[in-house]
Amino acid sequence: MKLYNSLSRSIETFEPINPECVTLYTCGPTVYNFAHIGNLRTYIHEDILEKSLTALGFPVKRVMNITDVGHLESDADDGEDKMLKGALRENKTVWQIAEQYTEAFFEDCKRLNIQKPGIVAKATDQIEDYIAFIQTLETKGFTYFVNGNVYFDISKFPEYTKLSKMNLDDLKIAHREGVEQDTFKKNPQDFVLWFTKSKFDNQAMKWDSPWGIGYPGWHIECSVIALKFLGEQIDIHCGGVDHILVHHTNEIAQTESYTGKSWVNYWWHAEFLQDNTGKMSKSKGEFLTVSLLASKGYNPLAYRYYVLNSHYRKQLAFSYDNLDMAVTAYDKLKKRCLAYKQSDLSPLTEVASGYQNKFLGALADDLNTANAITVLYDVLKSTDATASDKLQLILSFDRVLSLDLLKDAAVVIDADLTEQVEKLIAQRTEAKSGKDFAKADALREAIKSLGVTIKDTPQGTTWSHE
RNA sequence: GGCGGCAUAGCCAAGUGGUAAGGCAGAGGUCUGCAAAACCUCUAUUCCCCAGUUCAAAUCUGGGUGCCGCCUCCA
Repeated sequence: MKLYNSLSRSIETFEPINPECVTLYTCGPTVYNFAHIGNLRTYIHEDILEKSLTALGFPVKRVMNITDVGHLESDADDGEDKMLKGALRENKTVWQIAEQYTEAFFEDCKRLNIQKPGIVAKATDQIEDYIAFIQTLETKGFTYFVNGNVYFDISKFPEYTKLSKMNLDDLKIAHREGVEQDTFKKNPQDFVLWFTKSKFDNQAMKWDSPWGIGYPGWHIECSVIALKFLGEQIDIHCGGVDHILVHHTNEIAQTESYTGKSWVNYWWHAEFLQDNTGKMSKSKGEFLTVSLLASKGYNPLAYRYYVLNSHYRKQLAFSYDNLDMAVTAYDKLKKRCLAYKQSDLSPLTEVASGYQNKFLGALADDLNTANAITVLYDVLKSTDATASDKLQLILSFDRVLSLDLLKDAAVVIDADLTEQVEKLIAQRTEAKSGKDFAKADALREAIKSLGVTIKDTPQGTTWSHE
């Protein structure tokens, strides 16, 4: 298995700490709104990572956090707490908002066939652990307290830039519009571990702590949850590319200061989905959710197919034209797979294991899903693989791809429609035998308007509902 | 200003030293009253531009150009 490691900026052979149990930490969503399909792109690829590891013989223990505690800033808001903002918008409590959107997130995942991580941990369930963690850092001398907040002092951690490889002097401070510089910090990159004094007095979630009533800083949750469930050293940590410079950099600083050990062996980062305005976000352009796509008649799995046709480390452009192409390709692919559904099973031939190895090889090559899909096309086109081989290979490939390649569309057709269609087909057949083709064509149009496609075969006319 | 990424056919997209995968769209064919579906065949002398290294470059090096992302909590 080869994986790109952001830490070394190169592709490395994956060597787990314990091959019997690969530890995988994946940054989860902030649950103040629906996830858009750009967010979900990362989760689709993380799902592929987990399933590929499993397919390659590395059992995985995976943890994901749910950020359900106050986060300042957003794509384009003006510095309000995101959770609170969501709550005010919908006239609910922050707790209700968190619960509602956590549920929505996993519902979206389900529709995209993204497997739920073995361990899902809510940020607000670990408050005691954060406090203990910060106290240890405090004892070890990595923190300072000023103006009501506990800060991490990055000058105490010399390897601070080892992931981002940035020169701190060159960073622009408060570069983004609406961000103010915190003048209490010793170093511009110091970050808060515990807030008791926020610039927002209406922060809704608060807990008691040795430093006063307040709430945890953001980076703390991933460090603590990873430590708690996966131990002091882990194999892979995933997230979006945007997290390299700040979030993951800070996680490393606090975690390694806490344990005194090197923490993550492989840093894995997914690139962004772009729309015509640039990076997809919740605040500009169309807010594209799985539900929105579904309401327009798009199968969520066609989007998954679209995503898997490109590489996780490359930006991907979204457009409806591209999605339409993916839909056509996906439907055709699925139809070709379904043709083998009823095949009798017999032991795999040697040819089949060749395809199997090629498929796994593509995934082992830094998750080259586009090439993995190409192997599937090769299988379907193959003249030397048997129908039994093909069926088994499709089943096997789909355990990783998760495109429901052999699942029939569950179309509910009511009896009235059936009767109506059968009647029209009978009339058309009669018209055809009477060589009244004009009438036959008119009848076909009528049938089409019911959302039904017909097909003339030597055995008669068959039909299917869209 | 700093850092990182990307540029391959009409479109999407693999390929990172050995002579351009795959998909969508398009063309032709088999089949068909016509369609649809299915299957078969075809569709980039060339990989943003210019130099260089090499027997050999889309792939390596240097220099341009263009696009995108990040720089205090967005996947």
